[in-house]
Amino acid sequence: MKNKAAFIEEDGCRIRIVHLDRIKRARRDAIAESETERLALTFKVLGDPTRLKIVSALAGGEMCVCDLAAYLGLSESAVSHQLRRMREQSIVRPRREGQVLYYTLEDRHVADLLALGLEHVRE
Amino acid sequence: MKNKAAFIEEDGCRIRIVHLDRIKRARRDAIAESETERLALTFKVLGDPTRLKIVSALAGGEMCVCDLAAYLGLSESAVSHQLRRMREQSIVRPRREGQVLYYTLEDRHVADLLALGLEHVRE
DNA sequence: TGTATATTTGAATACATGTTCATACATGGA
DNA sequence: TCCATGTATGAACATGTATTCAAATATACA
Repeated sequence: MKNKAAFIEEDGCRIRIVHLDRIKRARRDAIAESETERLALTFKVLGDPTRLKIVSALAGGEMCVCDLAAYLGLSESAVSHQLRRMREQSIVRPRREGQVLYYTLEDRHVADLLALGLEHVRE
Repeated sequence: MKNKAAFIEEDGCRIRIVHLDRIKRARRDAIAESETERLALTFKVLGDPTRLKIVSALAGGEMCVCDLAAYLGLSESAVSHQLRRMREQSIVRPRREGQVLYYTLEDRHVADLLALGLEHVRE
């Protein structure tokens, strides 16, 4: 069977299709748009060396903002901005003790993602 | 034991430290810089809804560029640009058959990362 | 209260990224 | 060899992101 291009009409536009069955399957198995968006935000937050270092550091136990700033060699403000983004995507969670905020990884998935990603890049 | 700030000298700069032990541990367990960079690039590539849709679609089997373009409702050029970035991070791999390039996921880690990420956002 | 410390926030800047358009490359068939 | 098709690439523009600085909270302690 040759790969001959077929065509379908959609939204009033003519679209070239090679494998209609595969497109239908992809549509059937598609992840919900809202989940895709949140998933992308999650990966985007992990897609930065500084934030990965934070995740890796917190995988060893909770640390406060100024610990992280000293470890990373960044200003506390810069670290705080990164932590906010990570909080927004439920990557980290703060715990207050007096004036100090200790951060930990939000759940085990985060450390798992780091480990799995490392396996990938080490191949 | 109180959280009293200590100080260390580093690179000629005075840095405030709260938990020196935690910083030392983080340094000891740190991931190599080059691996951190590559890991960040991997997550960055996954941190886009369009590319996640491509990963999700390819998890169901190989598809050609024009299949993906039709499925996503994007130009083949746009899809090709995304596929190049995904190739560069070993997320997908092309297989040529005549004029047609079929793309598949590079390895099982990619689908695993997608599944694990989904678990995270669904909590 | 008032002051010091730890952290957050907002605004501004420089830099990175996504999409589009036009063009180039590669393959297959006439 | 010429043309058509499928895909890739480069440049340009618009948008998004990271960092810095200055200022604002929030807590502890005198």
